[in-house]
Amino acid sequence: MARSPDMTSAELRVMKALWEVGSGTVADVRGALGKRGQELAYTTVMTLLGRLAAKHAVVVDRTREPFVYRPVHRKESVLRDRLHDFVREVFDGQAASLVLNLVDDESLSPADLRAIERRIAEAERAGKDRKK
Amino acid sequence: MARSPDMTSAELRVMKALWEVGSGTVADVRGALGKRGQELAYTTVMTLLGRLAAKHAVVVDRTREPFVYRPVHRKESVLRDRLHDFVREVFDGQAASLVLNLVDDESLSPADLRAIERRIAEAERAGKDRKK
DNA sequence: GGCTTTCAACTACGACTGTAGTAGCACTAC
DNA sequence: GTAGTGCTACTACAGTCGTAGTTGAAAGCC
Repeated sequence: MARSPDMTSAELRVMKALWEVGSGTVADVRGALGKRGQELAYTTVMTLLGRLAAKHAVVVDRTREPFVYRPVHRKESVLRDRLHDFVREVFDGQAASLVLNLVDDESLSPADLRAIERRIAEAERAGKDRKK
Repeated sequence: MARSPDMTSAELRVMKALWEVGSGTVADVRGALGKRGQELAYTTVMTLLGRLAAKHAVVVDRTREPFVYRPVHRKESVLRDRLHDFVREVFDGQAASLVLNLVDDESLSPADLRAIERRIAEAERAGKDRKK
């Protein structure tokens, strides 16, 4: 599971649009960006997809014109990698401290809190199983 | 509670060093950076502190030479602001999804998990109180 | 078959980043 | 009082980013 390449925020926005359409042309991606309220010139989207291709975050099918772009990594992997970088750089690797921040902050709804509790319970069960 | 200004990662590293010493001169900050294994030329630290001063992230006491730099915001506020930006930009505001990621990932030790559970319980209690 | 539209490739460009060097002043120790 | 030292101010510079224009080819319209 190769680490996904670093991306700037503009690049990440384009990736999100691409994930949304699964795979598509510049125009498709541009449309998806528009729906998210992130309008960009056609050529700008092309530039960004080009840069993403250069760093192997997307692959281009050139047999078909207009070219079709496809993400190389699943969204979940990329977000996870971004998250780990962030935890390391900003919270010095203290993931727990980050989570406590969010809990204190009311960034999480009561439903969110319950979902997290459930997931923690599962994780703890899994941990015990592994030890056995 | 004014939002803390945006900072690049190099600037944030300098801020962390400054928080560590409380307040201090370029040499102090440079020393703290060294202890964290982040050696930089004296002038580089100065440049970064200058940029931070320009965006009002630190204040400079020029009555005393060498100048003494002091953070304007508490570390907690700055990290919180960084965190919120990150949640918005990367996780589209879905803080819960970020937390679930971390739980699944074993980024959190069993002790971390328990601490989080406790904090969630408190938050839920506080939520009820507010409603009443 | 010339005009229009669609695309990809290439170029542009100012802002910002990370990193640091140089100039020049004030103080210190001979 | 001259030579180093510590420090700030100014300058530099290549790399990256965000955003987009221009060029040129192909493809379709009428």
